[in-house]
Amino acid sequence: MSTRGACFFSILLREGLSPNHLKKAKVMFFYTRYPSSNTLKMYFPDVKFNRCITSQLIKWFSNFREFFYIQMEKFARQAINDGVLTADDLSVTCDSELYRVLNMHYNKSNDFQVPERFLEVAQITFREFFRAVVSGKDVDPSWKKAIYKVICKLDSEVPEIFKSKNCLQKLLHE
DNA sequence: TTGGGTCCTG
DNA sequence: CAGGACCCAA
Repeated sequence: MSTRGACFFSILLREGLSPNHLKKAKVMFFYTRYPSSNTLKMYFPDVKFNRCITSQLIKWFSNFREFFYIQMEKFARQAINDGVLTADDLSVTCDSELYRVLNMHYNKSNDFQVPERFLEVAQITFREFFRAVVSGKDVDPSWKKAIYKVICKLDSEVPEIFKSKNCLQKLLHE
């Protein structure tokens, strides 16, 4: 059967990604911002992959990143307006408003323990945006590309538990 | 041609 | 978040 046909039947059979898959993907974002399609296949063993599903998952992460970067830029500009002079004065901790916004987005019910590494990545990104804007690099239409290139190297390994089919329940009840 | 990615919309 | 336009590398 053609891929197109597979996508068609996938819809008829009500197969595909569920709200829980979305929740799981969001939590995974705390570890990886740029997961490869192969990684996704490894971590979603209960999903029958086809082009539609794969691209949808890829799209999810693209949307996650978009939100992430938008917040970073917003807070960076705000910090500048607030008079912050150097990126070193910026930090992202559990008490940060920036962190609160991010957690609200990827972990709304707040039932997942966010990994420490995510705070570091968030802080690095935050400072990266701050420096770029302060130095006026944002005049270049593609100024964000440079930042993306840095952040995409900061992905960490997603815990093994995520490969488990019922990982969501396990993760949230720990 | 494809598969990722980004950007902009709704 | 999903869609669609558009870009780029494989």
